[in-house]
Amino acid sequence: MRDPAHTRQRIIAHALPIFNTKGYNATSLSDITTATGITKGAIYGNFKNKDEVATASFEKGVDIVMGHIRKHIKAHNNAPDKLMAILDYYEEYVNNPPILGGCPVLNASIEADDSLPFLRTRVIRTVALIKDSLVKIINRGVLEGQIKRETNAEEFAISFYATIEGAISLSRIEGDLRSYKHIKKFLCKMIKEIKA
Amino acid sequence: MRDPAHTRQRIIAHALPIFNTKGYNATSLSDITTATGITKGAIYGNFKNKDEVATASFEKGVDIVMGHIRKHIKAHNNAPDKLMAILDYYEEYVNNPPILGGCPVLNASIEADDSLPFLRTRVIRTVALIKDSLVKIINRGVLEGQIKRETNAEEFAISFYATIEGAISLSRIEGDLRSYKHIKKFLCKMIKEIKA
DNA sequence: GATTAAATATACCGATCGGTATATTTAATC
DNA sequence: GATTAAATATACCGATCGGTATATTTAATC
Repeated sequence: MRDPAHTRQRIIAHALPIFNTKGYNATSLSDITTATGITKGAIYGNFKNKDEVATASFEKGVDIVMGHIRKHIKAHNNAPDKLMAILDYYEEYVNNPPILGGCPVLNASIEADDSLPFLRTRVIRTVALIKDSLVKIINRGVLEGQIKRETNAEEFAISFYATIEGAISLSRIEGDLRSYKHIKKFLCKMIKEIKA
Repeated sequence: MRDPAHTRQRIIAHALPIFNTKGYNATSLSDITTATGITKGAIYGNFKNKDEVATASFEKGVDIVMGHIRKHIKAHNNAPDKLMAILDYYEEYVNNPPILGGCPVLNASIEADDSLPFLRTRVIRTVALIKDSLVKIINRGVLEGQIKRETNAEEFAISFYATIEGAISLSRIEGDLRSYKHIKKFLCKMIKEIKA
């Protein structure tokens, strides 16, 4: 029954969707013990405190989402298609989220901007990573002649990402893909406009 | 000392920035009693429960923000300038927020999408109001010859709003206006593109 | 200025919080 | 299969949670 090598991962796997759904402050240790069947003793044997469970869960969430996105990006060989693939991924995300509760980056961003300093740094780092990977896609697209030379890569990358996050938030609160689909159409046009 | 006619408003005024900063779940009644100097007896004399304090605070936050935006919109007589005024307002918002903790609509949206059903309905209603007012600005702009006839008002309105919310979230977590300014430039271009 | 009804302060409720000390159980080692 | 060290279960800690019952205070009324 016991499986010390995987206890930590099991705790994280079960805690992640709870944190991502209820928020870090509102998730209690008993939420986690109930969901996992693992006792507090085991949790505190594997983590220093609740904050460490939260950060580990956040990083796990980021790994999952970034892994998926990377796979979608790599499935295409030119910048416009890569960007389109991201739009497709997040549409699927709203409908059938790989992690319950929406985008962990956006959720943590909202909750950690004023409180939760231990999460804030990690969220900032993650956002920077995402932005960088978008910038690289665009810059490579320019080099390979798929994207207009005059495109401001950073401006487009940040705007693209911010718009998607806003779209997810809207569609999730409305419980409806309508808004996402509208915004997807909008961003498709934007991609077409920077096409070489 | 006592001022029964205004107790309710005083509680709301003090609770709003706390709810908006820490989140609804993470804000305790003692946070509110400490901030207001008003005791639990007075709070429960004026509100049924904590949820009611939260909803009243949310509505107050919405009133404040919507009031400001309305004023900025009315200061201009054509659609493109009205949209630009909204961009200016939110830039000021990130720097010097009228309500501590960021945009109450976005914050409540993220926290209420899975839990807090009592807030969810109100957030949805508020988002619909904002969208409608943007659509009206654009449609009137079309009628008055300021905006291109072929513009999809709903698509533009939703995308515009989602992008701003994403921009606020990014700038707040980064503690920096850089991202907002990039995205503002991006949206400025979008406005120019639908100009007649 | 006494009366009164409303507003507010106080004291308390059971439940739950994050965390810890320790007892117990388990899997690995020989 | 006994030993042992690590992992986990259990029982408990003080603090705080949202909420309520009641005592007290206040401002309005006459």
